[in-house]
Amino acid sequence: MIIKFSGRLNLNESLYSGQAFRWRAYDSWNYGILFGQIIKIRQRDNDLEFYSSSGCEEEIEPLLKRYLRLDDNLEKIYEEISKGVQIISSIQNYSGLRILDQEPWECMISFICSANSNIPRISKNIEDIANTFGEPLEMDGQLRRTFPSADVLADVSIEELRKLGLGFRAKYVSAAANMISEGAIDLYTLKESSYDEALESLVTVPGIGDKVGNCITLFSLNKLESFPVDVWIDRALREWYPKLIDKNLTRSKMRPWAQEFFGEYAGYANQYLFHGRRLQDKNTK
DNA sequence: AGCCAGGCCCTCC
DNA sequence: GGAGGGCCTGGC
Repeated sequence: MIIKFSGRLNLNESLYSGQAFRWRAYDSWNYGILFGQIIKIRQRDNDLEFYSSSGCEEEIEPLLKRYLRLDDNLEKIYEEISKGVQIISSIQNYSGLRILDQEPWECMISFICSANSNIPRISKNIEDIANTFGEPLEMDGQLRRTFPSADVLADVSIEELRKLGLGFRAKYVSAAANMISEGAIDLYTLKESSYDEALESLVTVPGIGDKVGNCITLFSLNKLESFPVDVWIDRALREWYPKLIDKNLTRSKMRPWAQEFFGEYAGYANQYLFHGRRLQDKNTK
């Protein structure tokens, strides 16, 4: 099935920029698990072609457009966040990179697993959790599994999770699963809540601090003003805005500063700062 | 070999 | 309130 859309999209950068961890490129397609099924998708200029393992493409189309945030007006967003030569350059380099609107539960576990880790390892952790506790799916001879629900993971011991290589994150994943399963937090309610309310609620989960919490609100709770500050964002802001940022500004104060500076689409600014700064390192190495 | 990776938590000041 | 150390594990 073909999806027509207007505006810029760089599907590849959007799927593989470290927002989501279950996409795999194979044979000119990108295979991922969304809405409880395997989806394969590819881009050709201004249309997208996709198929699902369930065969219900008509039902999937609006969900997929939402996942890719195709209704975000990138031209307007770029205009708002173009503050500084480096971010403008990064916007040109990664033009069409969109924030994804993911399933909150899987997103939450993915970023709990991201602490002191790296993208290949996070991907492996998430895939291993699915392969061990998820339901089987098949498409084009590829075998994948759904990401298990909170109820399922709540019944898994910390020791079992540790065996998957989660390390010290295992206890956090377990605690999060229990909190969601017991209804201490309702992620779908948070989707309708304000950014402040959602973040305040998320950081009550052990293993979720300000950075991880902001990843979850940005990538799955529709809060584009989110601004996760990690080491790369820290470097980018200090190096690229030295006149504006006090040397002694701590990370916790850096977030509100950036949200004020970049405005309601600070989350988009964050993505372009992040990738711009990482690219700079790669090029000088 | 040792250090770091898209942090968080706890302790101590 | 904020700096510093510890934490699982894999990769370079």
